[in-house]
Amino acid sequence: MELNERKLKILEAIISNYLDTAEPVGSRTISKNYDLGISPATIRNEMSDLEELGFIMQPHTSAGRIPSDKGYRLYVDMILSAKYDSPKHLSYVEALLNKAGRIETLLQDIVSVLAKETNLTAIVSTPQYSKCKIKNIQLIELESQKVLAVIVTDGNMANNYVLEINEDMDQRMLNKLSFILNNQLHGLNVEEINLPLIEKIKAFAGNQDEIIGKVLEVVFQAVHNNEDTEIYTSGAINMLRLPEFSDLEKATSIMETLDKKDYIRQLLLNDFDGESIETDGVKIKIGSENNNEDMKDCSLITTTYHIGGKPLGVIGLIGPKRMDYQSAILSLRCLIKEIEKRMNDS
Amino acid sequence: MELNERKLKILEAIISNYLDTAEPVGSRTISKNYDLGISPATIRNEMSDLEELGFIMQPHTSAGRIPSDKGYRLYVDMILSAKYDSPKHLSYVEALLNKAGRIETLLQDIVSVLAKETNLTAIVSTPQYSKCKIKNIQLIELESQKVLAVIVTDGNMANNYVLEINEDMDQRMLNKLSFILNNQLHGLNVEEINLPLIEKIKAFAGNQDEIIGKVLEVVFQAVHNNEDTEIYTSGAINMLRLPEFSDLEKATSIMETLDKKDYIRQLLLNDFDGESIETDGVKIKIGSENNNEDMKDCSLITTTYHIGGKPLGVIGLIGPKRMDYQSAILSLRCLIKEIEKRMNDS
DNA sequence: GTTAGCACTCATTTGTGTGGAGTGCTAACA
DNA sequence: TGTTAGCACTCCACACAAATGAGTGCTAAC
Repeated sequence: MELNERKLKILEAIISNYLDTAEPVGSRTISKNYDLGISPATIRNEMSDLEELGFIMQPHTSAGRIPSDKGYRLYVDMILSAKYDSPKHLSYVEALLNKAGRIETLLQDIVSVLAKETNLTAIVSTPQYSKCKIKNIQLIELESQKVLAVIVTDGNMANNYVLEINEDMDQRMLNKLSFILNNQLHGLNVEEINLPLIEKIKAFAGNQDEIIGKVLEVVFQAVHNNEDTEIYTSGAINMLRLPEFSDLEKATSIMETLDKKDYIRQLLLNDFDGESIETDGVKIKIGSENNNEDMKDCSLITTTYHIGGKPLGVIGLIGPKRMDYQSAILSLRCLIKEIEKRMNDS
Repeated sequence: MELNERKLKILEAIISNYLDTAEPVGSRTISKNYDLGISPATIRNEMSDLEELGFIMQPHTSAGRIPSDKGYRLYVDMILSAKYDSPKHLSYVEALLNKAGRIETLLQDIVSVLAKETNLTAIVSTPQYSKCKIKNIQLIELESQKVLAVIVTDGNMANNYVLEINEDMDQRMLNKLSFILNNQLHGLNVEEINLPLIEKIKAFAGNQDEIIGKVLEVVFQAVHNNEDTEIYTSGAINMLRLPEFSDLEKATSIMETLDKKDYIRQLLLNDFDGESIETDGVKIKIGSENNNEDMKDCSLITTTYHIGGKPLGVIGLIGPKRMDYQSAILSLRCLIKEIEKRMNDS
């Protein structure tokens, strides 16, 4: 048995209706609301076939049908392969992007706006530190035996570290050290810093090598720490208002999952292999495709953003499987365009 | 009718039992579980009096009694005026505090640990920027016409700002400007920066006054922005597991409230007048005392932390009215001691 | 002043019946 | 051979009634 055009139309009708109502869809509903020119009985026969093919299922006998993950997958693939429609212009995002500021703040703002617009949960990972280019390092005097190291990378991401050293240093001396550090490190990828390089730089610094060592150590730690990317989340609350989580048990469970930064990080960066050329970079994982019990009623839409041509971070949306994929994908696609336009000319 | 000792004991029994079970407490329960040596009938008479006095109430006829806000107030005041018991040592906090780092990260970590320990929602406001002393200002070259200003204040709080200027400057020049800025601003309160001062500094800077003006402008904006303090929250999810929020409607509502940073900020800083000498600085607002519908089933415990003798921020716990005040207060008191010990010798 | 006894109240639980939405099957029809 | 009307059947959802039980207030006796 194959999936002919009529079956496909019925499947689309079922999914479309289910996205709206969150209720199982019956044959009569389709016959009435979708102009397919066939009777409920015929539709029932087709539905029976669609169920056998695995695209829809019945919560219980004598209920309507709901899409299965396989059904959603077909539907989503059709959307993904379709042409863009009316790329909407996100004026508020542009406003955000034009505000000079730190990339962390920017990403937090973006995620917050995205969550509000889509009524979904928006998540983003900050650029992977280890893959960023070093732009500038400055040491700043704090107090006796304490120094602040500010490391600026691509996209004007600034990381601050407090270093404890065994010597007092004034700002003039620190400026000198900063100069040496910059000479040696400017333009390098963070992960390119290695032991020979460190020795070489220490030699330059002469007897001030302790603080130089500390700085490099901090950079090292950040790189080898698998949390070299932060996760920002917004709009988890939106899940609470959905009928799929009207059971408190489920609601609590999904909120807990969304609260686990480590889990979300892993989810986002999971198969972030750095070369996702797929349909405009938008990836979708539906329900059980996420390989996680708590996410089995949710879908994840992700896309990567690039700086200087390199994919550095991921922006995504988490929503119920029953979410409006069309508009979510569109939002994400347009957003990413605006972001990349901005980041790559800055 | 006055509140004699026996009535007080019964009230305590009711509250204590209610804290445990979240169920209305009946006369028989008290008679059985608390060794007061009187029969349920007698207890019923006393309860009737306690209700008349406003300390307890009945959800409906033929139900047991639950404490009223007035009852909780009495109970909490007794705890507050009691002596410390066994000030527990918070080894994990000490570990956090010994880790050199930015104060923002530190506060985020503390709030997260506090929430985990108490199973409540922990909140903290960062030091009020306007009341902080400036320690160091450094300008860092980013790219053509863009400069990063790092402003370090008390407690090693570092704020980064991206400035756009109309001129290219190299790091050497920026170091010079930083030197001038530091000479003029070091040791001042952020809010002490005023127009005459700005003019004076501009004169020093000569033809480089644009960037100097920008920096001062940014500081100004931060001060006059009433959001010159950030709010960090952790553990809101803990509320979802409580029986008082087993109704999804209520659960959603409290989660939404806790998600509103502006509201929480206002709640925290509400009567933060800078001179709370009350019982070790711990303030408690019970239910309707918070003057907010969404908080009527919650209590808020707050305490301020000081840097250099000045109260700069607030740490607090939000939980159900039925929370374990004793242990929450203790946690907060011990925490604040550790924090102040650390911040004031740094 | 305290307590046992008792009638009364009311939320909660349990059981039962009904309505309705939807299906699958069969037989008739184009 | 594909489509459709008709019909029996299933099962959830909801409403309603009855039973349960925790707890009270009152009264009368101690």
